[in-house]
Amino acid sequence: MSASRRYWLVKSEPSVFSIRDLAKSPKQRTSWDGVRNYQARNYMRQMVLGDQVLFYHSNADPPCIVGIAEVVRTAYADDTQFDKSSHHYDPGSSKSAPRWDMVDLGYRREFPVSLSLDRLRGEPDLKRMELLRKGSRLSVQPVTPSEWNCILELAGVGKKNRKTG
DNA sequence: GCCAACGTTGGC
DNA sequence: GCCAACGTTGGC
Repeated sequence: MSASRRYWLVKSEPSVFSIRDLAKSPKQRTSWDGVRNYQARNYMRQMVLGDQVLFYHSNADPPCIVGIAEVVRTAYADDTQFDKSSHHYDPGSSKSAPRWDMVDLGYRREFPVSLSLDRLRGEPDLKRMELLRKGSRLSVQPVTPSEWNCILELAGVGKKNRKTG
């Protein structure tokens, strides 16, 4: 068994569900439903409680990382796959063998400054980040510890920015 | 709105 | 198992 991951990134269109929507949700939690990509699903299945998650706004102006969420419930069946009225309905899935999972995410913080794609592309430490790969469409993706640290510094919430201690 | 990149489907 | 057609994602 491989080591569990600690850091992730999820994408959401702010016109559909923004980080502020998450902050305003009951208990500041939401189920991350609607993921219909096997690789993204598999990453969600690897998540453990307490894993930290970058929140990215896609189809935004500009597209940017806006804050942090946390895994508050590990993978379980996404009920929208059984709901015929949902546009996430999957006729090929069944309750006895659910095809799609979701996790629950809790709000942690919104960054004082959002980090646009342009800003991220300017960072040598992020050159290999999945988010910045040309043609990358993965809506749930792993983030390395060094990428995580770099992003928190850029956002002004990293260790170097902490005044107390 | 355009379109490149990508994932999925289905004919063969 | 190949690959063309199609649908979707998401930056621009």
